[in-house]
This record gives sequence, structure tokens and C-alpha cells, in this order.
Amino acid sequence: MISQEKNPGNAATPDVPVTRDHVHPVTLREVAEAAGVSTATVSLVINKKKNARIADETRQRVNDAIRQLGYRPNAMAKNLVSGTSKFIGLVADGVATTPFAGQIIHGAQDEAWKHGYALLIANTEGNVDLEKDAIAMMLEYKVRGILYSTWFHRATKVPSTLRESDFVLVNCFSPDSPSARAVVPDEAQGGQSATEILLRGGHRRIAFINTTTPAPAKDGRLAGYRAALDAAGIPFDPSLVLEAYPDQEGGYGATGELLQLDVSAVYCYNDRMAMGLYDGLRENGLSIPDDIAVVGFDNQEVIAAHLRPPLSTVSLPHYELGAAGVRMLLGIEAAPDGAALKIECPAVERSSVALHSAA
Amino acid sequence: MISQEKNPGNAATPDVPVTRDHVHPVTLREVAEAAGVSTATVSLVINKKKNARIADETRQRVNDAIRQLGYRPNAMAKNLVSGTSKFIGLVADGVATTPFAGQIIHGAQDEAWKHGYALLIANTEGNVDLEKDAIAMMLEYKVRGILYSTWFHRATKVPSTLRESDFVLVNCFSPDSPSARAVVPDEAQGGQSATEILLRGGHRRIAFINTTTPAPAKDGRLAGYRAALDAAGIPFDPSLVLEAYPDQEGGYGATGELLQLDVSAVYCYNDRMAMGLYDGLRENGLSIPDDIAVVGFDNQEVIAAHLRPPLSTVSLPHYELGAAGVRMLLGIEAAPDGAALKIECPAVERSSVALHSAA
DNA sequence: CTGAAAGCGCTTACAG
DNA sequence: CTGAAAGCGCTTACAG
Repeated sequence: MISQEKNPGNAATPDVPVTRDHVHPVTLREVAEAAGVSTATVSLVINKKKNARIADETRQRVNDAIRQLGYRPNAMAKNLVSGTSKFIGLVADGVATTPFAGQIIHGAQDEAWKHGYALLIANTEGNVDLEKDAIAMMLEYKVRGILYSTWFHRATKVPSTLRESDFVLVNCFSPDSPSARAVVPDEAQGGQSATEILLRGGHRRIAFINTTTPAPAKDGRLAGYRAALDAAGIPFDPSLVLEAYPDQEGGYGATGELLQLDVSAVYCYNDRMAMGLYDGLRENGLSIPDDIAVVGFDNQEVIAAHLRPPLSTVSLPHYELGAAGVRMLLGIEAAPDGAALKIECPAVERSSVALHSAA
Repeated sequence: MISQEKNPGNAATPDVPVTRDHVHPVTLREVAEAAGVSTATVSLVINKKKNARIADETRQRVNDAIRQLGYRPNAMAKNLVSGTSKFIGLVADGVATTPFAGQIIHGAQDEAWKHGYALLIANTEGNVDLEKDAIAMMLEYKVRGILYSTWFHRATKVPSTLRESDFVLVNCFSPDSPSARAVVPDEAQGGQSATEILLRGGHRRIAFINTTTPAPAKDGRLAGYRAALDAAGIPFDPSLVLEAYPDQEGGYGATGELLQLDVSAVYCYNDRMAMGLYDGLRENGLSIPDDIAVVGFDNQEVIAAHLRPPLSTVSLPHYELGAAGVRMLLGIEAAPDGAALKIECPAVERSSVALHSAA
């Protein structure tokens, strides 16, 4: 074993925080003394209050003192006075489960930051007790509001304590409380866009391998597929819709059934499925996109852009979901009433669908 | 367009926080009045101070009042008094870039939580100004300490403001300040474990496709490969070491060169490379693991377990990195002096390497 | 067993 | 132009 020894329970390094010999942090009062002014004046200078008339010379002295002492304002004290913090809480049910949650966090943090807020996050992995504790913690820190997010788009109940704060549901919605603000991906538009990529490629007989797992995505993506066919004047043929488990194994397993259908193109419920299907098609000596065109859904990082050939798909807008959630919380973005705000799933075209040669 | 209209600059919903009609939150004082006791008593009851002798009847009355009023302590005020917050900051340079950062966050948050700390995160995407602001913010919130993390294992310089706080480097290390505590993956052990999987499979002539990108991982994984061969009494043959860009395209592109080598097994720098190589081998009519055994590195979610056949690999312990960083910060886990703490990369065996049939 | 008082580090009217 | 004072919501000795 090359790795260092870990000693979690070492008695010599007890759980209590070691008394650090950090000098007491510099306070406003000390700055005031150093500058020979009152704390009020220092506060005024720091916060650049417009209607405060401070002599330039005084201002100068204060700023010098701040710099020399390395003063850092105490945000706790500031927030105590103002009665409200500059925090936005984000509770997520599954950072562990997928790469998706990371993007929600990312979008939320960028947008929060932009408006002067910091993100306080809590990962609950679906554990209800943890969730209650997490929300309680955020409430005690008097957060400006809470983003309650799920790693896959679904219906959820609003935990009762969540109502003690301003909140927005992200990637989920609550059928029980339609007044709760929510932001979700537009699955139907996404499904339509995915299908349209194929239609533009000149395909008319298009299979859809849907998921076996019930979810808004299952219904929405199917609805989008139908809408696209409709718009193209192609009658919906239920026999072209298959179902499989939404991962590589599911896609691979659906190959045989798909090949019975005699289609020139297939739209898969997600990219993982498409990845498995690639293997199945190859084993049958078929080439993509010439023998069969393929589109996926999710634009999953590390996968979609790197299959052979690169996969045409539709992006699940997790970053935007997080960002829009924050905007909605802050009242910058209006919430449609009685419904969730739907965020577009943009099409991403790659070479798994050949361009339509105008014949 | 099916999606809702977004109105970022809508004048009707200005950027200033709307005055919400939330009732003033319940305070300690109000609880005290309701219970007919002093605020000191309420504080004592809430914090379950052991040496405080409070009559059961009084305690009862206080708890009732707390429940009835729905009292939530103000964490800001608490922290102001104690002089230190219950926050741990996490600055990350790339949540966007990979699925890995999510696991560091996850591990850090779980461990922090366990010790009563909440995570304050900031994503800088490598932007130096953002980074300075992020650290300043954390300092102003008087965090217990800061975890400074990178999305791939590398050397870094410690930003000067970081030194104003207790800190630990996570997934990176600072050659300039060897005294800085750090926790990194044990690349050499990982490379050795990966190679050992192949050796156990009975292979003697094993190729290694390393990365073209300089990094501790490049050197460490190679060193591990050599160590494993050494231990098995197999002379190191430099001609068996190739290099390619560390993604699917790189792995695929290395196929031809690899096939010249006449090896029975190959160890790839990472899983993405192995994924591309799978395609290349298949195109050449070779089957895994019978014609050639493959191992990767990273145990990348969504990929490794779902290739055909599932890929043997070695885990990059991001969750553990985050958790160990927190423990080190809190002084629960000792820091080896002058060096980074190395976390094991555990082997994950799947069917891309056949079991060695004892001959 | 319990209360009055001081203080944590700030900001904000209010005087002057 | 600047300072003295009160107060944000808590906790912690100190009395009694």
C-alpha cells in the first residue's frame, strides 16, 4: 500500500477545533481608533454612502487605516443589523447520483453572485431528515430564499418548513401547490426539436425509443415527437414507439426490436440509450448515419460529443434552470401563474444525422 | 417556440429585492415574554446547557412557547457572539468543466455537515478576480476555513488572501509552500492497481497509453505501471508506452499504433480513452477481453460501468478528497508534514479483463 | 433556580 | 462634516 495512513479516530487529534492562534480579527472600532475618527465615520466611508459628507482628508485617513490593518468587515454583524442575509440556499436531492446537479449548482451560483448573494448548499440525497435539517439551517441563517432542486425532472411535495421562506422549485414542480413558483425544462419542445432534426434530415419513418420509467420527461418527449410528426403531416404510428430502460444496456437491448421496424431514423429518450444502441447497430453491421440516423436527449457531457459519430441531441438546460431559479426568487424574472416556467432545451446537431441532400 | 418568454430586463420587476410582507421573524425576546421568563433562561433552555439548573416546569413553558411561536434562532446573532461561524468555504475552479467537481462538493458537504458546519461554495471557473472576491466573501463570513479545490489534480499557487484563513488544498498542491496542507489522489498507487488487474489476469505484455498532457497524473500513473511490472519481475519496455490525447478521440486514434505492439492487454490513462479504444478495437474485429484486455482510470460515472463489456478501472476518489479535506481542516485527520495526504484510488474490476484461468 | 446587564461588530438616525 | 447613542438577536458571566 503506497497511500498514507489515515487516522480518523486518533486520540491525539480530537474532534474539538484546535484553538488556533489567529490574532483577533481587526474590527471597525480598531480602524476608527487608528484613523482617529468615530466608528460611524468609518462605516460611512466603507459603505460609500452618497449623502454622507466626509472630508476627503478624513476619508483618506480611514482608507489608509483599513489598508494598513487589513480590515475585513464582519458579514455576520452586517447581516444582523440589516435583518436579512445575502445568502440563497440550494437544497439538492442528488449531487451524487448524476453529473447534472453540478450544472444546476453552477448556474445558481453564477446568477446569485451577480446579484451579491452567496450560495449555501445542502445535499440531501433524498434523505427526508437531512432535508429538514438543511432547510432549518438555511432558515436560521435567514437566507433570502431557497432553491429546492431535484436531479431529474419530476413532481414533488413541498416540505412544510420550506414555506417559512421564499422558495422556488427547480427541475421539479408541485401538483399539490400550483401556486409554488417552479422552473423546469421544456420536455415537449425538446422532444419536438429532437424529432425535427431527423425530419430535416429527410426522414419520414422515425422510431422513438421511450423510457420505461414514468416521468414528465417520458410524456413530454413523446408529446414533442408527435407534435413534430403532426406538423410535418406524418401520421403517428404507435408501433414505431418502443420502450426500454433509460441507460446503455436498455438501448443496446432494444436493437433487435428496432430493426424489425424498418425505419431510417431513431430518436432515443436519452443519450445513454443512444450510446448503447450504437453498439447494437454496429454489431448488426449498420452504420450511422447512413444506414440509420440517431438522435438522443440530454447532451450529456463526456458522452454525446464523443461517440462515433458524435451524437445529435438536445440539451437539458441545467445551468439555465439554476440561473432562472435564482432570478425568479429575486423577482427579476416573472413567474407564469399557476404553471412552471419552462426552459428551452436547445437542439445540438452533430453527425449522427446526415444533412438532407436536396434531391 | 413553445418555451415561456423570459424577461431579464423587465422594468416592472426591478432588480431591487421586493419588500416581502413576511412578518418579522420571532425573536428570543418574544419567546421569553410569551413564557414569562428572561431571555437568558430561554437561551439556556435552547442550548441545553448542562450546568444550568432550570425548573422542569419552566423548561416546559419555554419549549411550549418556542413551539407555539415557531421560533427559529438567528444564526447570524449566534455567530456574532461566538466570534466564529459554522461555515466552511469551498472554492472550486471548475464545476462546469467536469462531473468530478460535484463529487468533491458532495464529500465536503457530507463531512462538514457531520461536524455541524455548512458549506459555502464559490465556483470561479479559474477566473482570478472572481476567486479573490470569493475568498473575500468567505473571509467576511468568518468561515472556519477554506477548501481550495481544482477539478484535476495539479500544482497551484496559493492565492495570498487564502492565507488569512485556515485552508486546505484539495486535489492540488503548492510546490511554493510545501507547508500548506493538501490532499490529493494517489496516482502512483492507482496506476499500480490498474496494472495489477491485468497482471492478475495473466498478462505479461501490457501496453500503457499515457496522456500527452503534462500533469501529476501522467507521471504518477506511469510510475505505478512501472512499479507493478517491477514487482512482477517484468522488465519495463518503453516501446510499450504510447501517448494520446486523454479523450475518446485520442483512444480511438491510438488503436493502430497499439495493434503494432502485439500485446494481450492495455492500460489506458483514463476511461474516456478506453471508450474510444473500444471502438477502434471493434473495428479491427478484436473482442474484449478475449483478444485484448483493457483497463481504464477514473471510474467515470455513466461511462465505465456501461461500456460493452463493462470496464475494469480504478476510482478517482473525489468524494473522499472532499471529505478528507474537511477533516484535515478541522484537525480531525492529521496532515503528513511537508507532503500532501494521498488518498487511495481503489480498483474496480469488471469484465473487460478475463479472470486468469489457472493453467 | 432565574434575571439584569454587558457585549459581540456593525449601521443608522439624530445632534451639533 | 463628524460623533454619541441606540439597537440588531443572541450568550455569558455575575448576582441573588
